[in-house]
Amino acid sequence: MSAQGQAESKTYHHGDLRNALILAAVELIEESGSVDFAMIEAARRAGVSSAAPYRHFRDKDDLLLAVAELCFLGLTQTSRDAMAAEDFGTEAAIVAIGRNYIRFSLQHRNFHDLMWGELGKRAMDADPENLRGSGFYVLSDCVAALCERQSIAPVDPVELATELWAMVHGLSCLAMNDQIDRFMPAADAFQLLESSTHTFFKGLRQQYAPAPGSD
Amino acid sequence: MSAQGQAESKTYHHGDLRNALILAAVELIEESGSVDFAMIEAARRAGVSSAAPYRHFRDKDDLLLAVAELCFLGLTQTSRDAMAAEDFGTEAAIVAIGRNYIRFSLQHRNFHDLMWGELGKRAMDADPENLRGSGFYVLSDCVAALCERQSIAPVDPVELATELWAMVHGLSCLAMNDQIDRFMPAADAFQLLESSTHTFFKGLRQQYAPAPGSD
DNA sequence: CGTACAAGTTATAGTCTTTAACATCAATGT
DNA sequence: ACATTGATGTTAAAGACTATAACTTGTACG
Repeated sequence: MSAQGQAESKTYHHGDLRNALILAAVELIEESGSVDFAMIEAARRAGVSSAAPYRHFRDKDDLLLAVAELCFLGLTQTSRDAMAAEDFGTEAAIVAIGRNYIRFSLQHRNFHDLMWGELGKRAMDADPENLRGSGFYVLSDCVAALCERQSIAPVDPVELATELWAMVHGLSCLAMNDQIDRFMPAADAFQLLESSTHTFFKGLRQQYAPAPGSD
Repeated sequence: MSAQGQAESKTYHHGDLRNALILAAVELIEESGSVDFAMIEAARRAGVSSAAPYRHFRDKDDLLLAVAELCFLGLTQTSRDAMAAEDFGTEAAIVAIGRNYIRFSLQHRNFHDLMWGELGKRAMDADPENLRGSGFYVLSDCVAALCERQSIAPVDPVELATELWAMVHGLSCLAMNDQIDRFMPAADAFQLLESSTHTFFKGLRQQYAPAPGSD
């Protein structure tokens, strides 16, 4: 219905089949909760024959790749927005980015494997723009600014960003799988994010902020 | 060959088909790098007809569930061993558990989705023994002991364990996907693990260890 | 206009999953 | 001993999906 294109015009040529198929795939993944939908079903939803998709995508993986790219685009957008709402280079901004990352994961949990599995890797290799979709650059810029401000000196901001990314990514994974509920029914990923980040930066300042009189 | 059972005995009944199928599935997942192998291929490797597996497993998911349980068992084992090699309740022991978790992930990366996806969740729901396979209990016991020793008081050890788990799990995921190489070609997950854990505990002590004279 | 190319179609080969109906064999009780 | 039975195999087949081949339609452009 929505994936069929604007009007139900029964022209021989669809007009925008490529996008219609991508949208159908997104719908199917959302509905089935997995990436294991049938190509032929996407074609049905777009109102074309089972062979038509192969004019636009080499195979099913190729279609999934396009979906993955859409996901990365979405995460990039929301990451930017989330950070824009906070003061750049503050701990609050970093937490906001993380919160957004987790929210995105939870909201689109069925797409997680697509983004962070083999296909996502391929998407990143194919187009550096997708790398941006990891949200890593946004984060590392922000971390660098924070290190500057707080004079956290001899440590590599990129390393810190990677460690923070891992933290947030881990929380996302566990939250998505309801693992946090399993062991800590009282908490949620967002609290843990805030707490972890806090602890982490406290440790950093302790370690690397210039002791009064040193240097 | 190895999955076919001891001798190539051509008896009508296989004798240990259930296990042979599980082993064949493991092999296929290792070879293909994905969980998308064909049930019929596992049957072929076990030397039986395509219908035989259905005497032992309701469907393919059911077979995968059995594989997931095997994975959890494996992780439980190595976790225990890893911790046993260190002093219980030390930061070193916690790092060792994390290192083992990451090593396990990298060594069995094709099984990751199985353990931490929908099927793994089902396995954990079905049998609490599989919960142990997350390595969480081992970790949280160790964290509790460390908190005691270092007088890190008003914080819930289970919360800390969850945060550490997320950290380690995140590092595993990123390492598995070669994401760390992408942004930090110089580092590896193990270094980051050590560094993160260190920073984290430094922050904890700063926050919660009793200031001299307080209380 | 007419030609060529992009983007549809139908038909089909090949693979997989799963069920149904039948076959074999080991164990068990009498 | 030997018939019965249940577990565990087998073959056959229905139904779904992927992907290709060969054909068709329509539009854009010289």
